[in-house]
Order: sequence, then C-alpha cells, then structure tokens
Amino acid sequence: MKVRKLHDLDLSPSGASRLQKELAPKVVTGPPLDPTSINHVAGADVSTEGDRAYATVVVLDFPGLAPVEVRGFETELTFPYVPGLLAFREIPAVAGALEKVETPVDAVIFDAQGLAHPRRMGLASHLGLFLDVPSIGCAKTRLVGTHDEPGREKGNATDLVHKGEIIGKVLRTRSNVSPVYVSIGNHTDLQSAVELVLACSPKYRLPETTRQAHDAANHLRRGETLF
DNA sequence: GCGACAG
DNA sequence: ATCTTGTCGC
Repeated sequence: MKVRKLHDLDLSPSGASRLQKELAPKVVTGPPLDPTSINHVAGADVSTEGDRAYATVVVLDFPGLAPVEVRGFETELTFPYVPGLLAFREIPAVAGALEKVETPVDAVIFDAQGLAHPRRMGLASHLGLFLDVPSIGCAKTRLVGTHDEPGREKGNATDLVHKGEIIGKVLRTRSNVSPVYVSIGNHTDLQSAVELVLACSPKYRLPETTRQAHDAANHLRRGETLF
C-alpha cells in the first residue's frame, strides 16, 4: 500500500500540537463509501514492550471478513504517550506495516480516533492524510467530546459533540456491550464509517479488523508466527 | 487551580 | 499500552 512521504514526526510536544492544527484543514470529509465496491478492508494496531513497537496490518476480504494478508513491522518508540499526540508515537510503526501490504485495500480502520480529537487530528486522520484510501477511526474509549448514552441494542448510536461540532458517533456494535467511538479518518463520511464498522462487527464488540490486528501484534511482540 | 486524558 | 484472578451475567 502506498504511504506518501510523511514529514518529520520527531517534534516537541508543543511543536506536534502546532503541526496538528495546520494539518487539520487538509482532511477531506466524504465522499460516502459504497459497500458494494468494497472488496478488502484493513485493520491496524500496535503492541508495545518497553521502547519497542510491534505494528501489524491485517487485510480481510469483505464482506466475508476472512484474513487474506497479515504484515508486521517492528521499530523503536521515540515519542512518549501523551493524550492527543498518539500519532507521533505510533505512526512510524504503523506506516512501516502499511507499506508492506500488497493486496489492494478499499478502506482502513484504525484502533484510534480520527476527527474525534481536540484539534481534529487523531491518528486515523493524520495517517489518513498520507494514504490514497479512506480511513476510519474506531476507538474503545473517548478522548474528547460529550454524548448521550446510545440505546442498548446493536446499531444504536448517538452523536459525539465537541465545541458545537459533531465529531463522531458513539456506536453500539452489539447489544449490551460498551459502545465504541467512531469518527472520520480521511476521505469518507461519518455515516459510511459507522456502517463499515458495523459490517465488520458481526460477532464481537470490536470490528474484526482491529481484533485480528491486535492479536497479530501480540503474536509479533512475542516472536510467534504471523499467519 | 482542578480534573480529564485514544493507546 | 501493560501489569493481573477471580467473578458476574447472558
């Protein structure tokens, strides 16, 4: 998969925050995704151990969700975890794994926020700026924004609002499980993002993409086999 | 100043 | 993210 040349991410926290503000206007919201034309969906995740990062990307056929390709990339972590600056810590590792993907992918779902970020530049949007395919953010917990509790049945969702803007959706992917936070990464719209995440979560709370990528990342970290 | 805070 | 046992509920 092509990952455009990314700028230096080795900045100071304040410099990183400034960069996010100037990149935010570059995100393209829309157009909608046509599920019919989606043949492959990818999921990415990172497992860490000390200062080492183990990133993986799993490509699943769609709508079957069977894995067709798994890639891993290991590198050193140079940036600390700072709420709001996760991209600067994990992008180097994830980008390395994405570059190894050979299967044509139609959309990527990241285990992070997209526009649902204080400066509208979560990892899914940031990395999405360097990809030619639509990206989506699907996080397990909230970073910013307020929302009402979505209905308890699968498919229910409420708006995630921040500073008067709808920055994402709080989606119940299964009945009676805690909801996930879905937001636009780049090159797609919120409606499509929600539908794709739902289509990828037929059995578990988290989409199959993130579940499998998470498993693969742990395998990589423990030096086990990747598919 | 206090509390919140993706992974 | 990672460290960790049992336990409550569908």
